[in-house]
Amino acid sequence: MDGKTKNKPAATPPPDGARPTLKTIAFMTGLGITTVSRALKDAPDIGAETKERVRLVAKQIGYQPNRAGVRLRTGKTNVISLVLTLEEEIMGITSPMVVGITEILAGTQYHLVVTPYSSTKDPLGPIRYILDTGAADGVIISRTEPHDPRVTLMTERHLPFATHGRTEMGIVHPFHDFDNERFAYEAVRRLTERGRRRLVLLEPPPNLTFHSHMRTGFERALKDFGAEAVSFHHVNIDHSLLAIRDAFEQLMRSVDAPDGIVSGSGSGAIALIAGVEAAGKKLGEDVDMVSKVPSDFLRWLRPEVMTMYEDIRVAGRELARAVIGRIEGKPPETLQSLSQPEFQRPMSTSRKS
Amino acid sequence: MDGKTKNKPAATPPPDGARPTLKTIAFMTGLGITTVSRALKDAPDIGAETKERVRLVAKQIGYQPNRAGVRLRTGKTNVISLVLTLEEEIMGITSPMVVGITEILAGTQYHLVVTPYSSTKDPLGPIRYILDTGAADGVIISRTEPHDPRVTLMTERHLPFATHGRTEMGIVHPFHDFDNERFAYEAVRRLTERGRRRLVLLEPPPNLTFHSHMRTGFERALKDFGAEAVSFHHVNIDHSLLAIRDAFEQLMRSVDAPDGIVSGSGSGAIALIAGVEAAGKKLGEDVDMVSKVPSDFLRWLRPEVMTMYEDIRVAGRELARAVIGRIEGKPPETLQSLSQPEFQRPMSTSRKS
DNA sequence: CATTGCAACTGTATCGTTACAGATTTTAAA
DNA sequence: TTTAAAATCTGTAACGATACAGTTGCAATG
Repeated sequence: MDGKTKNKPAATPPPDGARPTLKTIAFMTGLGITTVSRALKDAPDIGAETKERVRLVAKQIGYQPNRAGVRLRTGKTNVISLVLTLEEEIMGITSPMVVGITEILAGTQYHLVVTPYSSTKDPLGPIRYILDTGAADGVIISRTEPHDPRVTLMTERHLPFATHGRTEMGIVHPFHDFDNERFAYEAVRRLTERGRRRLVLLEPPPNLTFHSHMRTGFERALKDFGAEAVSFHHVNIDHSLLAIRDAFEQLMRSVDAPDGIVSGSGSGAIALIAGVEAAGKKLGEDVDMVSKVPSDFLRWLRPEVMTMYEDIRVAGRELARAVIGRIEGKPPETLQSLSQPEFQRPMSTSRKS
Repeated sequence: MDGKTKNKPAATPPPDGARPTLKTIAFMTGLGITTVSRALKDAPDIGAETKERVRLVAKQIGYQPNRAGVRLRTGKTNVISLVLTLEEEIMGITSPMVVGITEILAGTQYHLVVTPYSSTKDPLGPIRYILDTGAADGVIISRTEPHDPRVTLMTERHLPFATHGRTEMGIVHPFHDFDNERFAYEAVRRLTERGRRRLVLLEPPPNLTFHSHMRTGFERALKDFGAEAVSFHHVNIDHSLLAIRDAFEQLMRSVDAPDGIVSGSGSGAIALIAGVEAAGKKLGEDVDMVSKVPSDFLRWLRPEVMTMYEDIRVAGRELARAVIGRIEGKPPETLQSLSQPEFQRPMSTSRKS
């Protein structure tokens, strides 16, 4: 019993250059591991001074809880999963979305994990995986459908989530959406203001919720502003640019040729422009166009197109805030947001000298 | 001693609807937990038939190892971290990169975590975080510099990584790069073939490695093909499109106006085009242009620009393969790849009816 | 003085996995 | 038959954190 008295079996000296753990702090403060844990959580049964001391030491040595330990014990992963189609829009909606999300997560303990799936196969796949393995505390999905089985499943299983786009199932859940109805409505307004009367809409694929939003806005505006629709349903913004161009060229060559275009996507707009030109018509003269865009490109390269900017980065931020809010137990109806389209001023040509 | 004989204290009946663990399999097979663990790892001290049996059961009940358990015990995270600047190129290089990486990771146990940082601040920040917390098994970085402190640090600390772009420090490490020297060289060739002689280069920022690659190729080609450089160093592809346009408009108005342009980035090209037009000149007549592009847009909207496609998605795949290779201990010199630029055929105008 | 109540702190068990050091059985060698 | 050597299998401890059920000391109560 020389030096081997062990009053406190709890705390062994810290290994050395290793990463600090609760044990390290316990050793340094002379407290028990449990006490340290509770102190850092600001538990009510720990003395104020003790808490202060623990916090100080923790900060000094740069303690950061081991994620694996927490996750194993509590099931909390501190992970938000962004579920994406591998085939997501060419004109990367993904980039700014990821940036927006990480901007918000940077201030939290959450990490962003990107979980892809092949949309042609099973959209429920990644959701099931997350549910089965407890891979994330919250999920963000896009390409939302009116009756989206992913939403049903996550709701049933109480997995917090937020959707980019709305649903129509009577389930109240967090979402962020762009007001596509308003976009289409305002787009038609602009076109009719320019005297255009025969309008065409390049719409989203019919399975996505915002398809009907956009159509509704379009049709309401046609009525309100006295214009007529030119049918163009056989292609949508999910089709290849080539398919869109060819279809549109054909339309522009026909007797039914429209004089105004509303494009539901920036990349679609590019194909439409090519179609117009392939048919020998001229944008801004024979036909005007309004497009929703996720970036500035069209504005730079085709200033004659009227654009409305959809800020995907903001969407990413809103969605991140929404999932986290849901994880923290906030009621879903307080975690819904709709962003309003804003017309961009046409690119000004330089005016120097 | 009625029914309470406990020969095998190891395996308790599985909880119920809970996720299967090694314990579940142990119970079902009547084996010890250790045996099951080793059987699934194909350890040499487990009987062939036993292994088969365990594997069968595991598959049947859909066993998937608990990541937190593995991580806590072994330190293996099964995470690849993609370290990105929040300010990453507007024309999202990020999207296709993420897609490419996930394509490869989908066939593995690895998850992709996106770790952002503010490039204006500390680029080492995220690397330190990963090292300190053991947040990932491997890292992918971009915006590589000739003397990149991140590469030094990760090499010293034996953290597997791959870089998008090369370094010049004598450290052999995995990388994927686009052959920017060749790009610039071939670009100049095309321009001189069209009789252009006064060429300008919109270059990458000088701190990035591919800046010198591109310059080298540019200058070598000038000599080989007998053309001359028009100086344009005060802006680069990291500057805002507005800054580039204004600077270039000024150049185009001056007596030094070039007749050929090599653009190191697709978005830069857009600003250059605007500059040309703002100066009242015409692309394809007064001046020709070759640009590196990450997508089809320019080709669609400005077919008069000659483009070379840099496939970022492929880069993502290569980088993912490279980090994993490194994690598996493959020698770094076998994990380096360079992709060659290929001229794209100009967009064909439709030819129907 | 015994009892109770409260504040402050702590040990044990556990999450799922694997490293390690046995234990048991079978086979082969002597 | 005895013993050594394989071949298989297994329990314990540990990774770091937290839930839970205490323990301790002290002041207030009766």
